[in-house]
Amino acid sequence: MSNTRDALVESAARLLDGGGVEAVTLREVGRLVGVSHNAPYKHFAGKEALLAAIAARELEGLRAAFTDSVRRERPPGEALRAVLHGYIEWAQRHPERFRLVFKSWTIESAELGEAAEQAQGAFVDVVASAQESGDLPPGDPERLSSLLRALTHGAADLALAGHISAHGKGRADPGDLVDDLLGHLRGAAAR
Amino acid sequence: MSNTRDALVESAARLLDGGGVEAVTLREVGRLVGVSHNAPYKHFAGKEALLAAIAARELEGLRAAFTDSVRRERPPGEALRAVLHGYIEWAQRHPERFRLVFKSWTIESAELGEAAEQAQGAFVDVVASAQESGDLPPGDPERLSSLLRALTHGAADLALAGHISAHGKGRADPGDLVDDLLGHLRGAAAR
DNA sequence: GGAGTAGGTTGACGGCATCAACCTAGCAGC
DNA sequence: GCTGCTAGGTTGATGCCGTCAACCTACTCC
Repeated sequence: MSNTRDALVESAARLLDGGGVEAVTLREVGRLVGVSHNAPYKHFAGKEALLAAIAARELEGLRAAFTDSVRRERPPGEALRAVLHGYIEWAQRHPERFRLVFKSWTIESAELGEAAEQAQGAFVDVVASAQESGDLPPGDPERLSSLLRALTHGAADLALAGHISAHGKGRADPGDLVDDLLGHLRGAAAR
Repeated sequence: MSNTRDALVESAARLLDGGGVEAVTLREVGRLVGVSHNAPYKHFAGKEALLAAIAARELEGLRAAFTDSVRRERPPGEALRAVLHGYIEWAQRHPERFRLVFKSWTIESAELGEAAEQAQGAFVDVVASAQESGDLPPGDPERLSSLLRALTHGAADLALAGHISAHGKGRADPGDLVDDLLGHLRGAAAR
């Protein structure tokens, strides 16, 4: 069993949290795991492949959270709201992982693409449930999912970049924006 | 006049477009301008300061576009839509500049902060106009601006990352999502 | 006319990703 | 039981990068 591989990913993720992508150096990752500076190449094609493995792990975590929320029996509208707020919380707790997941990749990682698709699908299920319960307006669930994902993602990203909540007055938390949109959509659903 | 500084920024921006942040190397930037590998340090504290200058320039361009749209006399609702679609077009034409502007900076650039604030303010004016004309619901214009910015930004970012429009079916352009939100908001304004 | 400075130079230094060559234990097939 | 392959590891280049230090030079200001 290649337990070293998992250890490398884990160490790299910790380094990422600590100091951003440029702090993740293959040499330091190897050092933390207790192997040589070239050992990572036995498990990953290069630095970016290691980063992709971290990103895939994060996406799998998101998918699990989405799936769980649908399984639970609370009102679907509430579950959707919890999922979106959870997404924002994740972005704020692990900004570097968040940024990593949505970076532009120059390599093609099957593992990463698969993970993204799974997470996306799980989220569509959450949205579809909320539509059935009347918390969201009808229409193509994928399209509506994209709208909700885009807003939540954008709010989280702008908040991280400091391009939101500048002045204390019209100050809007990413979570507030999510609730604003949900409110508008609920209004449209009730009409 | 320090024309070299502008030339450095210009060359760096071109390198950025060509190959991402890691392709922007101070040595290569100097080479393109025809100066030594250390000349950039006479104009910028380091690599990140040079990148910040590019970002500030882009933000200034956005601000100008926003301001122009308010000055023009077409219907404010239409002007708002044009501004948002223009933002998406910018992101897709210059993905690396877009990413750069919203990256997490480890330095504090007064120039960059100022540019961000100006652009933000100009956008709020666009939104306020649309509110007055009844194209958007009433309420704190800054809060509504944040909502619109977050959605547009998120849609552009997800599209760049390839996390949107995966399947051909529920496929949604970033622009479509913007129009979806505007439609919902117009509906709320008319109510 | 002399000092100071803005802007430029060359030449280190250490760190990084990556490549190449080599080593070694375990397992597979015979 | 031997042989050969391979997964996973090692050390040692190589070339590029950001940054620092020291030096140079023309122009400006008093």
